Amino acid sequence: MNIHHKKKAAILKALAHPIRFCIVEGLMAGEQNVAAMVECTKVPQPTVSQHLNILKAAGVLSGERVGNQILYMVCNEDAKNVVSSLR
Amino acid sequence: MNIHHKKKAAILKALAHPIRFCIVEGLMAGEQNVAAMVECTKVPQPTVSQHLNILKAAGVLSGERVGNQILYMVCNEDAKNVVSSLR
DNA sequence: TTAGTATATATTAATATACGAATATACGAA
DNA sequence: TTCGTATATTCGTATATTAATATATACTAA
Repeated sequence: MNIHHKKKAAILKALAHPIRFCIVEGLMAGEQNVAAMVECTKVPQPTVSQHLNILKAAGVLSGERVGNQILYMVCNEDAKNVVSSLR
Repeated sequence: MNIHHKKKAAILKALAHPIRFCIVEGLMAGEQNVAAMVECTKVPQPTVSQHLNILKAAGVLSGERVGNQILYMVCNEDAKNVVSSLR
């Protein structure tokens, strides 16, 4: 077990929750604001926000403010590959 | 968020630990006994055994006893795809 | 400035996970 | 049956995760 395993496991850990997987899968088709994720996941906005924090901290997502909303996108190739591999 | 997300997240969760990722990656090349995993991961045998249980419960691995030892192999296509996508 | 919308943070309680130590079980050989 | 090797289980404790509620912040428009 080495640093490689730790890094890859950390990405998997970020994706290994139904809500977060749903969020990232939704973002694979293009960037979205938080309201779209609330609609898609059916969980309260603060819950989505907490999961977004986890995904951001893992380097899976990045967000860009546009006016009064924030658009998120997947910025990690490993994460994209993982989600794609689970179609 | 639906059953699909839960199933995929469950597989990711099983893989989302450095020791378990290391074990599964090691098994991608062919079946192995527990001693080989202990050697590869550098963690105590009971710890490997506990992680093997988690992987078996998630349907990622299956084991076959051959005499004195048990040979494990990856039996889940999703898991194989995930690990392959993280090379 | 105020009001309204979008998003983030803090707190808390319940639950789950991790891992070491000790022990138990399964099998083959003698 | 006994011994030695391979693997599994149990238990205790520390730590992490989850999700709900309440509250706060950032921005736009009027």
